[in-house]
Amino acid sequence: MPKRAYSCGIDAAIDVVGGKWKVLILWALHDGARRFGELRRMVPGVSEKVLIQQLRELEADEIVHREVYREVPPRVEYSLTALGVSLNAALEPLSAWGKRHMAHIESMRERQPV
Amino acid sequence: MPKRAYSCGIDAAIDVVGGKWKVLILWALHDGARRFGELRRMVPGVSEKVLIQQLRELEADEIVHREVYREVPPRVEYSLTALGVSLNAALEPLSAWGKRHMAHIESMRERQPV
DNA sequence: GCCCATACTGACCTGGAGGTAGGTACCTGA
DNA sequence: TCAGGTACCTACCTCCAGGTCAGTATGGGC
Repeated sequence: MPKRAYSCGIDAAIDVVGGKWKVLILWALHDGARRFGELRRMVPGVSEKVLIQQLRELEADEIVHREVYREVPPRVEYSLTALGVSLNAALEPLSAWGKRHMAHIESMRERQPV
Repeated sequence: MPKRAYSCGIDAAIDVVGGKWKVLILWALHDGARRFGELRRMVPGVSEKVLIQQLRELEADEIVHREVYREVPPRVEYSLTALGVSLNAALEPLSAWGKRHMAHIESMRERQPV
């Protein structure tokens, strides 16, 4: 999704974090490095392919760091870069808002299954 | 998109604000009520159908308020509710992050057209 | 020799968000 | 009488993010 230009900061941020599972991935990395398998378990519902894909995109955006340990069986650890940490911090108020109004949102969704 | 349950606050928020143009709409409503036509001009690229659709969803989530003036030609004004104002405030840090790193993001996108 | 686990890759397919294009109703003003 | 402006609605279509499933390399354990 290579946009021409961003009309404001927020859609630049969304371009980075807009994947279906990316915020969940960031959240899972909040407290330290995680192995691929751990992430898969921590983000229930992702397929392997998409998890890898989104991790690669986050890596390309320099949000996460990928460390490969040449062992057998292979071990790969993902962690947040400084940029990733700052992004996570910027997401916190939105997360707090969501948590505060979660019940309200869910009740809306039940009434109107769109 | 009626999800069963939200794993954390952030994906509840994303469920509300996840439409392609919703944050831009919120942003456009930041400083007061706007008419439908104004919004269409302020959010370049949206089709009428989708703009209406997303406005209706935001209305159902009680993020925006829709005021109809029975005039001819018709006039309809959209404005943020208290909940909408709080959501907008929660988005501000993310917007600031995006603005701060916009150049970086754009350069990544140019190199890797995915 | 065979299976196990990990962390992938690649081909193929599908659902649904979003885009396109036409139509509606209303009154005004020329 | 007919174009003009506003705020919609509806049917149809496209496209791609994401999902499914199969396959790969490696070495250890039995």
